[in-house]
Amino acid sequence: MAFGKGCHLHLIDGSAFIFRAYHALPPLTRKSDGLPVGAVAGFCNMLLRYIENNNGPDAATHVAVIFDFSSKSFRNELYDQYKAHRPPPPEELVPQFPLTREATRAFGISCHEIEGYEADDIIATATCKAREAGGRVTIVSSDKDMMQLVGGGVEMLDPIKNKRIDREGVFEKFGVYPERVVDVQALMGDAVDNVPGAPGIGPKTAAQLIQEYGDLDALLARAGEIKQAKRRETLIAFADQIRLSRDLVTLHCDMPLDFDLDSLEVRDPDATQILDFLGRMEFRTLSRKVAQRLGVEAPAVPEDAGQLARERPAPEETAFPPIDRAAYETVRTRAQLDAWIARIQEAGHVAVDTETTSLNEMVAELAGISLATAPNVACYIPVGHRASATADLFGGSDLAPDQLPLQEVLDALRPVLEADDILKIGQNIKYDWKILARHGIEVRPFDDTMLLSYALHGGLHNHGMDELSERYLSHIPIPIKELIGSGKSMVTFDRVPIEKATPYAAEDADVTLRLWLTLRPRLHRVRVTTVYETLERPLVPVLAHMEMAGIKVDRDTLSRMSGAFAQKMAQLESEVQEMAGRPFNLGSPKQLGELLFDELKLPGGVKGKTGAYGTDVNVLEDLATEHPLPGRVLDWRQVSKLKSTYTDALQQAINADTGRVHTSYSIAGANTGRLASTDPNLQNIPVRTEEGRRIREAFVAEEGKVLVSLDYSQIELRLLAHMADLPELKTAFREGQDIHAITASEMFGVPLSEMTSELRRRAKAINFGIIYGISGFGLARNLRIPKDQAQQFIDRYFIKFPGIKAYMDGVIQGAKRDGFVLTLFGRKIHTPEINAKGPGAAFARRAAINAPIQGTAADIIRRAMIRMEPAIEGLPARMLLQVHDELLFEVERGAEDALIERARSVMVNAPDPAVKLSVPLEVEAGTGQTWAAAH
DNA sequence: TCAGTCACG
DNA sequence: GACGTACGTGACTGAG
Repeated sequence: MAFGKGCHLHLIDGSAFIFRAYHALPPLTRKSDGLPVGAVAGFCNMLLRYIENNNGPDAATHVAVIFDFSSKSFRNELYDQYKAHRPPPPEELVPQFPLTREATRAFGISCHEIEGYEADDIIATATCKAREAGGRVTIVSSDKDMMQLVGGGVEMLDPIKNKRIDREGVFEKFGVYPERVVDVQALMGDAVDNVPGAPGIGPKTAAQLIQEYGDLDALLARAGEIKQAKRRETLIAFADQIRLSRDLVTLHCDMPLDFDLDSLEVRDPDATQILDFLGRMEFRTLSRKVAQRLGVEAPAVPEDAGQLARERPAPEETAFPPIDRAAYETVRTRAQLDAWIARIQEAGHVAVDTETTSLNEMVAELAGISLATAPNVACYIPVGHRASATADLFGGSDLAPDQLPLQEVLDALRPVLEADDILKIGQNIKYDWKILARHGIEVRPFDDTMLLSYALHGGLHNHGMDELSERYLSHIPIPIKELIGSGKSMVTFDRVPIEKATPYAAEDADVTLRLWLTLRPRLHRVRVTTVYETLERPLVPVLAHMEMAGIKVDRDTLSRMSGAFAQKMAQLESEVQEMAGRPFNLGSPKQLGELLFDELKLPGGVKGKTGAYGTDVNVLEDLATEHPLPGRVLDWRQVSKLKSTYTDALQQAINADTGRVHTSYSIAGANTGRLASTDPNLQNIPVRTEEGRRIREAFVAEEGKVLVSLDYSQIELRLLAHMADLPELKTAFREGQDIHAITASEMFGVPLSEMTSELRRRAKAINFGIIYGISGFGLARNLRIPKDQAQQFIDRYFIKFPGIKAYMDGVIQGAKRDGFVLTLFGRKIHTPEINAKGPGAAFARRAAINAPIQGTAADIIRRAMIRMEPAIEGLPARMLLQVHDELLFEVERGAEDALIERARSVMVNAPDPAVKLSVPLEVEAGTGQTWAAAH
């Protein structure tokens, strides 16, 4: 059919589809050869959805998908900086470009691209032709550059919101009608495409100016009449740049097209063709979907390469049989055990999971061990299950019958668990490593599925087994609650009947093995192998050693402090209640808020989203000028915190056997690569207040030993200076100057000799603020100064240190483009919320700015820790704790200087040879009998 | 189990 | 131009 009146042409912006598909979906690869196909899968889904929705009054009679030929176009000849900041497409995406063309054709839709032109120009030209021929046009795209084409039968369709945009829609967006859109765009510029525009003029001002003056030429001609001085000068000074910007954003309607509209007529999809393509891509789910829609039988696609449910971004390389718990074996005889050992030696790898009586590895007793060598090939070896479900009158009970003796099992498994040529696979293997280490077995070599996931998907989701199983295997393992219960009635695993324990425990090993089969092949494709191999895996034994070493904590010191705190609390409590005129619970923010703001009618009560008054330290400090009560409450809170969280809880945490406190570090807990310390958290022992710091006096060295603390000085600021390229700060660090004073001097133009502590304090707050993704509001609150003044400081900082702005923009741009940011060592930190709408995006932006800095610092100390053990070998010293930028050691008295020398060298040189920093790292050292003295 | 608070880097 | 605001953690408490 010839295109003309009554026809309706749909032009789909194919490149936008591809990028959206790429970013919206998790990485996906073709099972048979590892070809990345995630974007292709997403693209096909979008095409399918488009076809399904293509009916009703706006249905197409003609349709084409238009692609960009390459990133270079004639616009680069107009302006060599056009799209200059745009990085090359991600490597995984490149091979998918031709596949999306193939997909389009398979779906029976024409596709076109022309060298030297952007898709936008082809769409513009086709649109003009269609309009001239008297037909309608729908441009399927959310690109605002295309809005200039709307009108006269041309509309846009935003495929994300499924919303049509007409002339009024354009006016809503730009404040002008389509014919003036280029004028507005010329003024506002476009950071993404690097269209310069007019500096300092944004969308609102641009629209207002064009509305007022009619069009851009009139505006530029009459620029001298503008009242605002700055605006007037900008428009005069940058007139040429603005005209150039208009040329850049104006789409061309006169391109030579190598196709005519008639050829774009909608065709019925050819099932064979589509299914053939989807089959080659190994998209099983999509094939099924298409077959169903077209009413043909679904072809047999061997592997599911594209489970596309967003909630369950699925097992693309997993053609695993469903979990079959009935297939699991309970190993009760020596013959069975030997058969498993043979099977493991045959396979060369085995997933291992230990079941114990406690989450605390230092006290946990082994109940059993499960193994898996292949999907559904798994067993459970009970070794410590009890005969009765509950303890008998004497507090114990006998072992259940038909279990191999613990020691026999361990002796039989030891050669396997320590064999160089058998890979042991665990989920959070540090746990099992420690359990087995307590029985004299050193597990190696090993892989850890939790750490694989952390290296691959840090920031996207958590890395616990249940979550990984659901996400990557579409399988929900048996919840532990079903076996041991919860709360008061919870029992230990050794009380679980073996018949119930086997399916649970063997399933854990099975799932772990399947996760390994799924995740391990992705490492190198996503280029995080080095991260996993140098920053994650080697840390496991290092942390295990530290955790098992523990740190000596003096119970008497804590106990005495607890008593003193209790007295003080009681005194403060009666004081406060006297002031209040009635008793109330000081620990209840709700009661306190009501007292302060409803009863005492103090000013400034602000209710949060739950309807409760805020009563945090900032609020109470402000109120302290009005009334004596809030200050006393703050005192009470401080003491209460110290007592409950530290002096009391720490005593509970002292291990009865070792007399020491053994924390547990989570390697994959923090998004940035930092460790987290739990049970108890030894990374937040007080230090900032005099009173709190005394808690550290309870952390002591053994008799004849001392504690040594080494900490990186200003590591994050140093990294900022390096990464954002701030010459003044780099020099200051090289010369060992006072960094905050230098900052203040640069910012406020005050010579160092005249520096005041107030200016320095402000500069310091700004320096930290920068690392956190500063905002005027945040700085204002921190410094307790007006917001506009805080904003002025920030502006001045940006002007004085232009590298900062460039760094931040670069990070944000990268995060938006890739969905992740990188540390200097290649750790990926995903930022899934970065393109979100609403306040979530602001959060994500600040997190994205902070992540490379905090993450690089975390990587550096990880490298130092991994190298520390060999470096201090031979010294009577061991590493006990890590507190983000500090390492705490225990060393025999007399050897502390040797330790400091070696440890400092390791820490200072930790980035070598992977990264060469342009600032030196410095490490401060201290020694003492207690942590308070050493720090 | 959640929200509020506060300890650390 | 509005909206909520420093980044990253874990533990304890009250309250539902």
